[in-house]
Amino acid sequence: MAEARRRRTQQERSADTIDAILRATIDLLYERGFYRTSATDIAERAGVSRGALNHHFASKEDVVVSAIRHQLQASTARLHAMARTIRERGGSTDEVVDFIWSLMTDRLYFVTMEYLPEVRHNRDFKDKVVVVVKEFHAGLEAIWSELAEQFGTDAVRTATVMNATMCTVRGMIAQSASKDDARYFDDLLNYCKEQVAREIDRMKPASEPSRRHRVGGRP
Amino acid sequence: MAEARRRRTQQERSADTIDAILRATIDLLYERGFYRTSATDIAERAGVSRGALNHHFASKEDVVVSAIRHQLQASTARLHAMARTIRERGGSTDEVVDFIWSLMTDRLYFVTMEYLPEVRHNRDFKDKVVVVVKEFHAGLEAIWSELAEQFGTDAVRTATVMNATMCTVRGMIAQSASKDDARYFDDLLNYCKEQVAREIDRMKPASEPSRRHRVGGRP
DNA sequence: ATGTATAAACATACTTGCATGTTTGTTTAT
DNA sequence: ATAAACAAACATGCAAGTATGTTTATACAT
Repeated sequence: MAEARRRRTQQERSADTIDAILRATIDLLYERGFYRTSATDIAERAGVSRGALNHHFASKEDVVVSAIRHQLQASTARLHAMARTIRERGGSTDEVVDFIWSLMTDRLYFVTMEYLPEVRHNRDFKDKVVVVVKEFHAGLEAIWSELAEQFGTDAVRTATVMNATMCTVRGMIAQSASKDDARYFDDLLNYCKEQVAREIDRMKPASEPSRRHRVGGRP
Repeated sequence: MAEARRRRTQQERSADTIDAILRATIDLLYERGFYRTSATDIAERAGVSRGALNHHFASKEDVVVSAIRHQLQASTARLHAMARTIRERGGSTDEVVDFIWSLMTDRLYFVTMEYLPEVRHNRDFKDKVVVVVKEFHAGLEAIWSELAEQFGTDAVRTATVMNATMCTVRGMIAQSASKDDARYFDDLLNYCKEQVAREIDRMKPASEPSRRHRVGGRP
């Protein structure tokens, strides 16, 4: 039983509508993909009219760019929270890799795969997307740097290790679109964890004991 | 001055037409992407009529699947040739990684990225693509096995290392769509080479000298 | 060998359907 | 009252598949 909608300010109405549109856009990018989603689909899913959508966004392109920014900012926030948790309560490199995996498989990279072709072939779209992606990458760098400080490892090398891990996870998720083999991907994720743990260990003074399974944190 | 076309058999005519269509399809998947390429575009690029295309293929979907099979089979052949060269003349793990990179960046993975969304959202298409992708993966397994034999390393572990490398390269190429930074990707590719070299070395008897920079081959 | 029937190979034109952006009209807040 | 927010209907364009017509090769009979 939906109660009669209370009076909202224009700002609130706009914000609610835009939020619904951005959520619907991410949902549909994930479920149907960029090219199989029409502006009409987005409006329907968001529960607004085609006119409302075109009132707030000039084109489908702009809706999607805003939705991507929305999702990437949320992901950056989750990454910062992860780094903060490790700083305050400690954590293993395995946990970092698991976190990256869960973040990327939680729609983030599936959505990315959907708009990558448009990035490759639509210059205007690319120019807009690159702006928000750069913000995301800057966030990543900051987080790798924070982790390096926490692990007591070289920042540059740590960033390389983490960026490589990100790329491997990207490749795995992409491959999972056409390959259904949980064991295969389990093996690869474990391999990722081994590599990260080994690299992080190697960077520490030889005298220190291995800290793979719990690093840092306040005692 | 094109001389008057000589009389060809029906088989020759068909084969030539189909070949032109498949080449044009790969070209356009690379240049414009799956969703931005129409059947009309393919026919034009191939220099045949829309009718000819629809005579040989029931749908755009089928054209693309055939083109993918075409490209993956060519890639498998190149991989076998690489493995054969290493068997006969030797080669380093660095060279293997470089070969994988050149193979994947030589349109193979760019084309893959273009049709992945269709794989995710079109069941019929996925079922057809999975068949040809499985053939490719079987080829890969055979080649990793051949490399393991050549390097004298454990076959299962070597496959894991190589599959992880493939995934990392996939992720790098995908990221290159929105990130233009040669140094960044150079670093990551070098990191890949380090990991592969270290893993291969670790698998060998401790007494043997490092063979990273030239392994196997007939003396 | 030559002409003819037949089918494969190819070409052109058409039909249907949907996506996008726009325009015009209505409701809601200030 | 005025403008923002929203809704509905419209116009244009193109893609996919189809249907129908034309050319080219081949099998067969004479």
